[in-house]
Amino acid sequence: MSDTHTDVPSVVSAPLPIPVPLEEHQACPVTDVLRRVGDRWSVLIMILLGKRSYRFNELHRSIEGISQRMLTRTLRGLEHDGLVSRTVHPTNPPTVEYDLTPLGRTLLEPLSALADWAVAHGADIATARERHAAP
Amino acid sequence: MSDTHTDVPSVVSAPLPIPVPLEEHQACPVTDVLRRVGDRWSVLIMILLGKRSYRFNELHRSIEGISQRMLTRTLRGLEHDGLVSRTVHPTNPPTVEYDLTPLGRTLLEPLSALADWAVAHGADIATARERHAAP
DNA sequence: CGGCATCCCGTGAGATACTG
DNA sequence: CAGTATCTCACGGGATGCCG
Repeated sequence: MSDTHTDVPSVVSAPLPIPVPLEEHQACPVTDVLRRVGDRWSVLIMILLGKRSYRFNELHRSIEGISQRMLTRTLRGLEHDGLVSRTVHPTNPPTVEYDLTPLGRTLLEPLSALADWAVAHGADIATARERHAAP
Repeated sequence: MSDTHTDVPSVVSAPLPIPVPLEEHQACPVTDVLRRVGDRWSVLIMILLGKRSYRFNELHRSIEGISQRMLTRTLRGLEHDGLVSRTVHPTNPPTVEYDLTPLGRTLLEPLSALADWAVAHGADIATARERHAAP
């Protein structure tokens, strides 16, 4: 199916107005999602939440190197976009539960395709980089 | 096939060492690709080059709002990772042709899946954002 | 426990000017 | 035409400390 002829599907093959308007590029939902997904922690957090729900400090302990600040900010960002839900249980002390929303769950699929690609071709990229670093 | 039960495939569902080691996260090819794809111009350029080859200033004119500097840097970055090829034709004045490499072409597929998701769910995200902005 | 406020720094990215 | 060189600034992101 994926042979020598690489068929490029759907929206990326859709005709673009040339020159690509600045306005359109910035407003594009694709650009939007790419920026979300391109930050340092969002995807990792989504992957963890894809397995089960987590509490705040539980996430904090589960991700080496993330600061509280960035964990908060990233979770807020994901929540803001409707990808993650935040549930406060009025216990004492309070417990806060984070989950993937159904929307967030659907994002994991195309994300997974990209991740698979990365794993499959990571060596190719590494090779290309070394070739470029050659004297 | 994709019904109520969202099945999460492949690497994103693979078991992770908890806590996720900082080292591992930074070295991960997925992280790598996400950052590449998460910058402002890479994907747009790849989409254009997916349709046909372009010359430098032709790209520059085709993308409203990009600076020469960023066009150069982004192209160099893509070339560095083996996603784009740069061919200099020794004419006078020199013409330089940019193309997607076969590797770059394969990346267009999972990228397309993500783009499709973004287009399909852009409204949901917008709604979630408005809900959060509500008084 | 689950945060927010503050300070600080590296880098992504634009503007402008110059070159083979 | 196809870039390189500077300067500059905004912003992502880390460290630290305080709070309900």
